[in-house]
Amino acid sequence: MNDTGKNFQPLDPLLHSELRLAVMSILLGVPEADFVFLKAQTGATSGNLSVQIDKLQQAGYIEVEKGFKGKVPQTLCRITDHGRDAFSAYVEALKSYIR
Amino acid sequence: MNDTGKNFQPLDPLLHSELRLAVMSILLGVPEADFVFLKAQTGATSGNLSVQIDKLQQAGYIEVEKGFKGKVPQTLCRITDHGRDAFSAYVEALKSYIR
DNA sequence: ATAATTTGGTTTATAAAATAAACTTGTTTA
DNA sequence: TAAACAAGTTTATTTTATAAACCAAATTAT
Repeated sequence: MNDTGKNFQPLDPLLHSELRLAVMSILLGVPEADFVFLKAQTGATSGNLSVQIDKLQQAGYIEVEKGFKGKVPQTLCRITDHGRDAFSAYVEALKSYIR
Repeated sequence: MNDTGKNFQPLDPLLHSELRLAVMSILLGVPEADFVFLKAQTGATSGNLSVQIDKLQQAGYIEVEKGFKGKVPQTLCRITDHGRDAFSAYVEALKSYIR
């Protein structure tokens, strides 16, 4: 292979976002996490977090379960296999930029 | 240190951009590169590349020298020390998300 | 009891980015 | 000398990110 052409792999725009990446990063390390926890860990506003969780869910990167903990609403999030795959593909792609 | 608070370092928005990151990545490895070369390596459109080069220059991450190669215009780009620093800070910050 | 506050969010509005399309200026080629 | 090409820039359009405003239910204070 010679020196011409694109040397950079495209970066999944769904993951190339500070907040969504943080959420995915957290979810990779735990079996599940709720909205309140994700908000505290990321420091995000509720509105922003709500929107970004939606996007991750619609992409099938996470699954979201809305229920109640006692009487208060609770939004539980879990990463999916698809999400896990996408995350590691993203990390691989990043490496083409970073070195 | 306990488990609460933000575990994620902010990502410099100037570098957290696919094309700008690619440009910086290229410039890190060479003494200088011109517009045509950057365009070929990144696969970007001229318009997009022009805009993103401007932003990197305005941030002081690269320096831009407009001249001529023979009769045709040539835009040369070089990374600055400030740019180098910003890039490695960005990579460090990324690591807080990636694992 | 009921008014005020807090909790856990969602929806909507706004600001900023990314990107492409259209344009410009000059040069080379037919 | 007209058409095509090169190297960009400018402008317009579409997406994104983000915050501000809102809402419903629960809790706390009066």
